[in-house]
Amino acid sequence: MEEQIYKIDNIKSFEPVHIFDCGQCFRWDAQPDGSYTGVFKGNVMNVKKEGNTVIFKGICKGDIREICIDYFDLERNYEEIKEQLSKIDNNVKTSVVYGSGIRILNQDLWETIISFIVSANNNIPRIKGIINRISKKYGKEIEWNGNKYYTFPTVEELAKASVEDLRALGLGFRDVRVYETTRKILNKEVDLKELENEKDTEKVRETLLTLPGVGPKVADCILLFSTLKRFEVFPIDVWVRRVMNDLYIKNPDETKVNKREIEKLAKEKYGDLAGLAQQYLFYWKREA
DNA sequence: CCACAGGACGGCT
DNA sequence: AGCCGTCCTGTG
Repeated sequence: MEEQIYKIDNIKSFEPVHIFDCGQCFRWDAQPDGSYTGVFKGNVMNVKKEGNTVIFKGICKGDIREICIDYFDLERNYEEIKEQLSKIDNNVKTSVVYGSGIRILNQDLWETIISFIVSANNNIPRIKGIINRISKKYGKEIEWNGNKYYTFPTVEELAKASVEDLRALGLGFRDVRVYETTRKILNKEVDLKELENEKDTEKVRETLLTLPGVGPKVADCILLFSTLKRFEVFPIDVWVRRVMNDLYIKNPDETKVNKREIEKLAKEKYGDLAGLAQQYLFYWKREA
C-alpha cells in the first residue's frame, strides 16, 4: 500500500500530546521529533503538528482524509464545547485551558473492550506493553519506512490464544477475563454490531457488564472512548475521585467518598458533557 | 522486603 | 447493599 498524506492548516483544538496522553488510548508512541506514531483500525499513522498545521501521514486502508475525520472526531466543534464547559466554574475553566487540544478518539469497539479489561489494576507502561505483545503475536504485520507495526488482532485472531498463551504475554490474572470475553464475543453471546446500533445507553452498559473483566469503570471507558461515543458517561477512577474530592467534596479521606455522590455531582454540574469534563479534569490533575 | 498501579470479583456481614 | 481481601506483574 502507498503512503498517504493529509494536511490541515489553521487547525483548532488539536494537540497531539493532549490527545494521546489523556488516558484514552494505548497504542500511540511519541517519536524523537515530537510527533506520534500509532496503529488503529488496520492503519499505521504518524501525526505531527507544526505551528497551526497538523500533518497526518501513513499507510491506510482507505482515504486518509476520511479516516482522520472519523478517528480524530474532526467534525465536532470542540471550541464550542470548551466554551460551554468554561461557564460551569473556574476549576473546569482552568482544566479546559490546560488540555485545550484534547479530542476524544473514535476507537474500535472490540480493541477498546480488550484494552480496558487489561487496564484493570494496572499501570500505563505495562498496559501498553501487553497490548503491543498481543498485537505482535496475533495481529497482522504492516511495514512502513523500514519499521514493522502490528494491527490489533480481530476477534477471530485473538480467539486462537489459549489462557496459557495470554498468561505468557504477561496479562496476569486478566488472562481468563480476556479469554472468556473473546469467546463471548466470538460466539455472539454479545453481538458488537447490535451493541453499536443500540440507542439506549443503559442497555449498552448492562450488556457490557456481562463481559468478564468489565465492571462499572471499564464499561464507562468503553462507552466514552470507542465508537459508542457516549459523552455523557463519567468514568470514575482513583484520579477522578481525587479531583472531584479536592475540588468539590473535600472529604479528608478521599477513599471514603461515595461513588454515587460523585456521579450525581458530575451529572448536575456537567450534564451531557460529563465525559469530556472528565477528560479535561483528569489530564489537568494528573499532569499538574 | 513492601507498596502501588486508571478495577473486578467473590465471599462475607 | 456495602465492605474487604485477593488477584499477576513490573517498578520504585
